Amino acid sequence: MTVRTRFAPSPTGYLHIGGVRTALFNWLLAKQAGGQFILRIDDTDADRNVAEALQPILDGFRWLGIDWDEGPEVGGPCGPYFQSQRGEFYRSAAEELLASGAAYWDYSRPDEIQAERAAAEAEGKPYVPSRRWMAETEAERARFEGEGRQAVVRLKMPREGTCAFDDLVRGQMEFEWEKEADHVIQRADGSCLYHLANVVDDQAFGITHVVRAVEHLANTPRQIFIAQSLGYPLPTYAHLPFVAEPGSKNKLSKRKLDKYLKHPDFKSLHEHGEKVMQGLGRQPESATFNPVIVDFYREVGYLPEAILNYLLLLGWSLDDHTEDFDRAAMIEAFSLERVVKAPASFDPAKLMSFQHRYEMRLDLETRYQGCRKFLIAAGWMSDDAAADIEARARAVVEAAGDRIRVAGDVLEYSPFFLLDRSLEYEPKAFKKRVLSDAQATERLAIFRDAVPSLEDPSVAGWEAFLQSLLEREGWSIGQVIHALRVAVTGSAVGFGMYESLAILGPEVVARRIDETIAEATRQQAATS
RNA sequence: GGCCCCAUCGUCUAGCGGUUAGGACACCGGCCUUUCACGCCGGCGACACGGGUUCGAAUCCCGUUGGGGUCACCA
Repeated sequence: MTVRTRFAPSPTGYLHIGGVRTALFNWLLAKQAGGQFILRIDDTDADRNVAEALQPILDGFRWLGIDWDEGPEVGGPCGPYFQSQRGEFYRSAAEELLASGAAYWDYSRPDEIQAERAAAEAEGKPYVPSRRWMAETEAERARFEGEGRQAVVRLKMPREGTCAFDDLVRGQMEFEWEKEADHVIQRADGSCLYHLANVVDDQAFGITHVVRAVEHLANTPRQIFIAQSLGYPLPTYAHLPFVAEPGSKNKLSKRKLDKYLKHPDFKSLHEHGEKVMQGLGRQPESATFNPVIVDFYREVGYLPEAILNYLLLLGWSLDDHTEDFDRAAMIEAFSLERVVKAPASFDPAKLMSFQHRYEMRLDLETRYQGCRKFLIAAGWMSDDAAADIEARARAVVEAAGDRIRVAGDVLEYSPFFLLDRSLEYEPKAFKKRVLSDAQATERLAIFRDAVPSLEDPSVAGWEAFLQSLLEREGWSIGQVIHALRVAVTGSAVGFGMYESLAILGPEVVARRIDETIAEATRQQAATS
């Protein structure tokens, strides 16, 4: 039998990182079995559907490389893949359920059901519907309707025995039927609800493995009841633990950003992203610029492979040492049997570590192309930039090396791109390396005066130039290099000094030293 | 509250009766070094608790505690 799995997002506008993991596991399962992964859109609740809310989800999956064999935009033999377009199937299933006695017309009003429920809860007893407003004959229906009541369709759940099924992650599960309430499957307006739609579609799409988050575990008995009443074969179930908040076991929610920002690692991941946005000169989209949502990572320049690898290991492991999985390795190695039962909390620091590792594995040209997009988006270079501009940008990426953990980090190096703009000095660095060192400006001036004599503007040339200057003046390298770095980049930290000088070129170097000396003079005058 | 689930370092995990309880991330030291970063070396650090079963429990059973999920005319 061909393995067919599915992921069924609601069009909420955002792709949740936990949802991605669920989708990934489904995708992996289908791929490794040579089966199909299907995307179905669960939009049975018309009230909750936001216009344009599907695109970000589809874009997110595409970006991650989680492709679907059937679903929106690609179609397939079982379409339509939108539940909102499949109402007729659900209604006929509801009719069948009604006809066989597995469901009934219920004329209760919401407040009446609520009262029953509240009474049961007050007594500490499980809620068992009284079925007082159940109508099973036309006469009964007419009587209730005469009272001006409207009907929903409810499942007539068994009141004895148990529902047992095997869960590939959790093992043998057993629920007592009598603890199950009579769930509504069709609204008063005739539209159908999730549980019915879900079961009907899984059957219609030939889904063999239902792999979903554990919050659906409690829903399974009623879905099994529907499937069995309709004479469907049961799929294999597997309920995945949810992804928890950093440092806690609560389900990760996209609505609790403020809370998560109190977690140091989460905070620094978020701030890192904000810094990239700042470099782009863009105000982050407040609704989606959230590490819980996939868009965040795409905007900051993360690599999909890194995110997938991290997510794979969040609640799953192959053994005690294998950490690196590319797509092929994941597909090969994945198994539901090794999914951990306990929820796993999202660890921002570890995600970053994977990202960094994957970024470092890229060859220079690939890394450069990733960074280039950000340089263009920031307006620091144009798509058709001159060869020397491209060369300089490439040199920055190469010199920055492992300091660029995420493509967007290239925007940290504005002093190498915005050559005409005057530097903003880091106050502390300027003070420590320029102001508080009595001879710093003196040495800078000597260095600057020597610049016109530079013969070779290459990295090696600058090194030779500085070395001979050190020899001539009797300085140690530490006596000049720190102030020099601040003078030409504005910062006390950065990549190699000679690379920095070579990228900037003698003219910019000389000008910036002049400006630094002037700034130091100005500040000294202001304080004395 | 009813029902259900879960429980190994701070975090992700390995472990499926006998291990000095292993690895990764983070953290802390040191080395390297023109700064930062990388890298390398080292360190800190866990079986929630109580009963059983057993010659022997992180591993099996029961209970306690703790944490979580779910109880819609949402999905």
